[in-house]
Amino acid sequence: MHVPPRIPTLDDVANAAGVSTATVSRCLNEKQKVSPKTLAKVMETVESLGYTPNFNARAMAAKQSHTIGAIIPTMENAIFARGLQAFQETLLEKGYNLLVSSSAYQPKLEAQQIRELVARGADGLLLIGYERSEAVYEYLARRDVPTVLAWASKSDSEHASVGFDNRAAMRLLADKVIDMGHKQIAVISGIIDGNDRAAERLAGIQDSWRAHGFHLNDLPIIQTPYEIENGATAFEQLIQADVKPTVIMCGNDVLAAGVISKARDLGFNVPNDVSVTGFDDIELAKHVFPPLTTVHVPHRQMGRVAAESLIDLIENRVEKVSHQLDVSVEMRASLQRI
Amino acid sequence: MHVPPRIPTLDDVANAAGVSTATVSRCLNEKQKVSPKTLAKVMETVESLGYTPNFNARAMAAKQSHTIGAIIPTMENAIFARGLQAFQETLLEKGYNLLVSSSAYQPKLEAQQIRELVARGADGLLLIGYERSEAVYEYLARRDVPTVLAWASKSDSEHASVGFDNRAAMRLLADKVIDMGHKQIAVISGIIDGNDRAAERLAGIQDSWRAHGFHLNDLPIIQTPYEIENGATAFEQLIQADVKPTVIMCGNDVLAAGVISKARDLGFNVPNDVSVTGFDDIELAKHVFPPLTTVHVPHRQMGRVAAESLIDLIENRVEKVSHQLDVSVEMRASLQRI
DNA sequence: TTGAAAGATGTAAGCGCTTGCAATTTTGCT
DNA sequence: AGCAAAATTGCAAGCGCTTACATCTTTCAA
Repeated sequence: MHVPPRIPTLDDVANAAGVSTATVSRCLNEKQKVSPKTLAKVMETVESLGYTPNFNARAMAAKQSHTIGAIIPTMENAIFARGLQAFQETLLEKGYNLLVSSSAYQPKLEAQQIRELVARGADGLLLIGYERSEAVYEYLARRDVPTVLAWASKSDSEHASVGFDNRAAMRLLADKVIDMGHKQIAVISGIIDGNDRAAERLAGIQDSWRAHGFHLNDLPIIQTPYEIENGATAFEQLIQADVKPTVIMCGNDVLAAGVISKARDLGFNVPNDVSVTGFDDIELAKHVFPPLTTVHVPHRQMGRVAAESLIDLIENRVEKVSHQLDVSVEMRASLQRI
Repeated sequence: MHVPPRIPTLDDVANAAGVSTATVSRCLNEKQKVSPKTLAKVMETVESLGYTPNFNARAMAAKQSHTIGAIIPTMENAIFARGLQAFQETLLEKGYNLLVSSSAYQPKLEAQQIRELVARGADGLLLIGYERSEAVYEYLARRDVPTVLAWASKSDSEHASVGFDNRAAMRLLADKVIDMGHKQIAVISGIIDGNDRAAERLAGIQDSWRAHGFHLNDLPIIQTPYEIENGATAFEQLIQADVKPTVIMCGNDVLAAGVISKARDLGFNVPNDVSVTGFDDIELAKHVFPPLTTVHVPHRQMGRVAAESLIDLIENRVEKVSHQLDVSVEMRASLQRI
């Protein structure tokens, strides 16, 4: 039969040190409220007993957990990694902990994870993008959970956000592409249903396309989940469908990497036969061949600012603000004048 | 002044439904112990009040959280992504939730996160590799926290583990490399200090090298953190140092991708001028050019088995077992007979 | 019809911690 | 030395939930 070990509690420490639990608690949380002598004695006992505080009890009594939760669509590729890392680092500096869940791009799962993290007492939440059901936002509002939305930003938003304008950014890139003489563009986009970032990026291309006097009908678009393999497959489909684009604009770098790979397999020279562009400027972007023209997103900055905003929201209950970060187009060899 | 909203509690539900808190709790956790009529009534009240259980309180009262924690060295690249995803999926199926932290390859941080997760009431832990301080293992044993170590395995281990033999796997690859006629190998390894996987992979190459009658002195080795950029830099160093390897064996695919990229920049043809190998077989491996010869690791299977083992450990308190998974060498174009 | 077994519900004691308030000790002045 | 103020400590009431045990209902065989 399994016998669980007895784990030392605050009481044990208090008894062993000959003080009250209140004092021990103060030693742990507000050292300045305790005399140096008792502090030393208590800490010693804590040490010798190997005491570690029970988080659940603490969160419950104090009504705050010093934990913040983040839900990201996927951990499978590097898109969110860097930003999240910076987010976590900033949080740790400020004495907060991060709990991460992945929703696998499923709104239902995301909603569930949100409830879970809130139920767990998260002091605040980091969510990606703004597109989610009213019910979720209502829940968040009702529970009064400080939340910041990252990787996207609507300045008109009633939500705090840290991000950039996906649409404008992609339009910037598309303008350059078209200005370089490309008249046959094909788009390989992420799945836009439930993914505002993907939708806006696509819209950015369409904006530019229209503004240059073209018809949307002449803009072939394939939607596919953000995976390298899917980029490859999509390119193949394009070719088989006898579309002859001079440039493939991809919804992100991962898709673009797949396209470049498949293009070579099929005997296309990038960029001579076909140009390729991405979005995000992940590490990989400059290491594929040819290096990828893409939109550079300041991931680390975004993570840091998101953390700072969120903590500000939690601790000072300030007004919700939106931070709009600057992105830039990185011109590299995968895009060529025609 | 900020006024926190009143969040409905079990008591509120009990009052509103005209039953005791015990009954409400049963409706939520052991439906079969409650009459259908009360069940319906209670659930209705739960719904209308928008009640959600407080996790901390529940974990505290029930002494279990149905949460398991995972600490991975990094989220920055895809190494752990796939396995972790499978791990999470399996967990969800079985009614457990996953909390992830990243230790950034820092043992101190990992130790801290372990304590945090345990303090938070995690029912079990997933850790990567086996190399960590005695103190940590003692702590885990004292607290009696079910733990499984993944991505590595020592069959002689006193710990439950799910993984593969990094050393043997890399040796397998090295044997093939040498059998293909390569006599000038250079190694670009991950940082082996504190990373048993990296250390074993390196040892695997050395085993093979020695077994083929070569001297370790003639095996140039560069250690560098697992980042694509670092692979590129390391290759450049090698060349500048006038080392003329016929093959570069890398500690993982990410480093290898960097090497391939930089090699091309410097005018080397891979594999004609120099061959390159990786390890892990991440998605990217077959999409770089030339496609990467590497060791295929069954990440998803590993994640799934790890989850199953851990739950078994938690629920049934079974004996610790080690699962050794099979890996295979994927021969692709980046490695050429000499 | 009756009584024992089974089923449904309620009571209340915690789980381990924080914190407002009260009690006690120390400090700093006159 | 004497006293108010400041510093330190203790008391005890929760935080929101689960669960052993007690109590009350229902069911059903005899």
